[in-house]
Amino acid sequence: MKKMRILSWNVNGIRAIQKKGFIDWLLTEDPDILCLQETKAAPEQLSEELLNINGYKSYFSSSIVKKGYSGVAIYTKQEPIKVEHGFGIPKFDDEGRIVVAEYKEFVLINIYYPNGKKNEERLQYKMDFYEAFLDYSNKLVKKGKKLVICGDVNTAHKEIDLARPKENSKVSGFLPIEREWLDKFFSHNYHDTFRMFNDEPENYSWWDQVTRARDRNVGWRIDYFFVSDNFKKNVK
DNA sequence: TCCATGCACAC
DNA sequence: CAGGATGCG
DNA sequence: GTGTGCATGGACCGCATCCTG
Repeated sequence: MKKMRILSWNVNGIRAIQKKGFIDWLLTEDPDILCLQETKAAPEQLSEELLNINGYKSYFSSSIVKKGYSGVAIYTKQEPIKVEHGFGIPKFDDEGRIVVAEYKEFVLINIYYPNGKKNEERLQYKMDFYEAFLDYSNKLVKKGKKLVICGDVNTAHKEIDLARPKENSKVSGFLPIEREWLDKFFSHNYHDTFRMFNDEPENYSWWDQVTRARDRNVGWRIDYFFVSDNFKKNVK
């Protein structure tokens, strides 16, 4: 299989980053596949330039329950065999959190997992989403598919994965139940690809912008690339 | 996230 | 239609 | 009285949308 480079980015508004030079950035960075989360836009709100970037096919999934909310996208050089927009469960598909692109060599799953901070209901929704996702991915593996899963998981797994573990042990994003679900997920033979190559602390993917936490690297590692066991050997 | 505040406790 | 308020993260 | 630990509350930024005048 030829070498491919896949990137993942929670953009917090694709129209906002377009104004800050996103298209030039993508053409310079030149990945084979780019996965975006929190695009906060429906395709019909997007400009022609954003829909058709030179050399890429694009696929969007957007929320049908709330305008300007959630949303994910894939930009891909190679056209997938098939693209889907959910697990087949309306409750989880309707917020525009899922894009699945099937290629000959693997299935790419780009997900913006729910945030559980708002209230108890949303935390439960997040946990239910996790379970539905695990069901979905396990079924694909059982069918012999090789999975590459990426996105904003909204949970740090271990103490090493955030700067303030003690202070956040009762905050959604580092709750015992959320961390235990990740334990369970990995016990089904999926791998956290970053940790295949790096076991150092202070490697984060998200920082609170309210407190300018990035300046001090007070962050969390909540964005991941996972692979199923049958694809592990392909990860470089 | 960080700071201020209030409260309980130990020494 | 600019600007403030709100929802969400 | 002073130190430490824990709990609570408020300000804080950015994007997109909605409301108001």
